[in-house]
Amino acid sequence: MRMSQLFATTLREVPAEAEIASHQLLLRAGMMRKAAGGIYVFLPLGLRVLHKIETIVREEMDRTGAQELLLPIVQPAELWQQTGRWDVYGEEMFRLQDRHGRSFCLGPTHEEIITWLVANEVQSYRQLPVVLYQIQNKYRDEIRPRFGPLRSREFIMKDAYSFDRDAAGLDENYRKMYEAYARIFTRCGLSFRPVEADSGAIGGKGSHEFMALADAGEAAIVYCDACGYAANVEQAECLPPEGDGEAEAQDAGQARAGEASEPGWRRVETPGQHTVEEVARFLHVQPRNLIKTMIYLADGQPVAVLVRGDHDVNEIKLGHVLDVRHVFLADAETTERVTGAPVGFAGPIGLAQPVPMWVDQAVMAMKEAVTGGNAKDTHLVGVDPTVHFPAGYKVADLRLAQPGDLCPRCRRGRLQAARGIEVGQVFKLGTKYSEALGAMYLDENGRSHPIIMGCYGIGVSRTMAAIIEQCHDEHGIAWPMTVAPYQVIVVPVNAAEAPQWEAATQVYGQLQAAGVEVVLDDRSERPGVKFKDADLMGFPLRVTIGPRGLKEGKAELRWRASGQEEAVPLDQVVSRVQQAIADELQRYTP
RNA sequence: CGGGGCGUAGCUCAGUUUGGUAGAGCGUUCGGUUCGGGACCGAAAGGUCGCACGUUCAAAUCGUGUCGCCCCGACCA
Repeated sequence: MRMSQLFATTLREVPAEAEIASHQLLLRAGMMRKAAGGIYVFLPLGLRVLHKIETIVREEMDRTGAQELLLPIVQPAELWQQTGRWDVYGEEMFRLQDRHGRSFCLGPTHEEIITWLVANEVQSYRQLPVVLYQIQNKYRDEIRPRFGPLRSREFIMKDAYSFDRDAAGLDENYRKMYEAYARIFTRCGLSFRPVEADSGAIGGKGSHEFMALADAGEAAIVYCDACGYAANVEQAECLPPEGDGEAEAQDAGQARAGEASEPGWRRVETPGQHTVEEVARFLHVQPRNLIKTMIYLADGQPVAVLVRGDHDVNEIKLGHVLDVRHVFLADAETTERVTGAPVGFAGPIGLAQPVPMWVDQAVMAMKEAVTGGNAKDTHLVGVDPTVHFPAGYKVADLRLAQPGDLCPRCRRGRLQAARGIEVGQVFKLGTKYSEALGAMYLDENGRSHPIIMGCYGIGVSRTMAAIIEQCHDEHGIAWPMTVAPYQVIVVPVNAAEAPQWEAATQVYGQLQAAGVEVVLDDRSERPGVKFKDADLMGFPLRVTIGPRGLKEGKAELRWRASGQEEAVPLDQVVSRVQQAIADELQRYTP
């Protein structure tokens, strides 16, 4: 490809709409343009990268025995109504009607349609297991699209679905997919970490997310520095407090219960001190000596939730233990009605309204704690949860894991925090969709059973953005060889000088003949402009042909990522470049 | 949906407070000089100032409405 012909205009300045590196660089390098909020055009260079990623995905899916098919983007409402997700998805689903008034949606995912298909095609255990996948556009009317392809409304996704007769088969397919995902992201050049995840609204149990590590990532994860444990913070388990089993904590609690005097706590005035930090400072204690009492609405019903002052409520865990669909912090009026006090003074003792009380396990190990007094400018000190809490409360793991926590798996390491971009997720779905849509098979005895499903997604366009987040510098993108739009760019320093031009076109022709993906910068630009554009677009290798090297009969080979340079005799450029490409590809081979 | 900000040339932005001929830099086109990390000189093209209505002799500027974009939050396979 000649640069003068390439449909790509680079931007010198950062477009105001882009905040993070990947979004800015995709626009600046002429790979992508915005058509509407969260809707993008992919220009030739960007599309080549997407195709490279898709090719890697296809190769690894096919290697597992999965078979590709193509599903419709426009999907009938009935299927979604059968699984109940027509309503569950809500406003996030793009909906439309045809001329006859029939309802459709633009597929946000494809469980319904694939399960419907398999329900019609599969009757016998002899047809199982089977794994099917598709790569295509999906649509979600995100409340707030942002960060370019990291959270867009139209995006490219690979979804695979496994169909098994039993749990063992599902486990086996899940394992194969997990391994394929590790290979895919390794080949894409990503630094990533599989983490234990919550399976969210899609249903089922057992899930891992593949997180590309990046500060721009929207997901917070924790991982153990001693064992391999890693989890989304939404999911991460917390041990009962510090280094000990529950039994020990309970013993301690009982011992204290014996010696506590009634009431044992006393009321103190804390004028104007609302937050944990304010109260702690005012009373000269640490935040970890306070008990935070939050009033939540669980599907509309108020509950009191207690965590230690230096902890935060994990709303996902709360939702699970309460077995409700939505939990969110109550508004100020509700809180005031329940506690009988302004926001900031809620506590477990003396609530104005009896509501269910859920206590994080860490709270139960506290003694001499500070709580809100359920009255303006009032707190209680000397509270011992095992003694003083009103009867009827329930204890559970309700808090968000924090860096420094003891690892819940090995109980030796400490948790570290990191941020990640979710590029893939694998789920054990079970029979939720097969039961709803009647995907059954007959076993050897002629008995009917629901097919057991798994689903496995990879955000292709999101992966492209994640790669840039990890592979860029102040000059632009530095694509891994495996996904680069072109492997090499040939730059004559001055195309108007015949010797340079002739050498450059000859090298270009030879590289093309050798099957190398190569761009020739044939523009009549000054060298600085060409170098800047090459760096911005991120071609992994650059062959520079200029008067300096030409005097010696040499070209210069430069690696984009490292900046390393090497003089190569003109007649050896092709073989050296081929070697360099092979070396680079090797680096990303799992 | 709540809070905040912004819509002026392809891009980045000034001009709006205090109404009076539409601006700069970059990019683009043409001519020339240049040519190893975003050159220089000269000439030029390019905008119904998001849209609508209103106020006014006069609106980019003031008012109302509307659409769009960005950020924070709620939400999120």
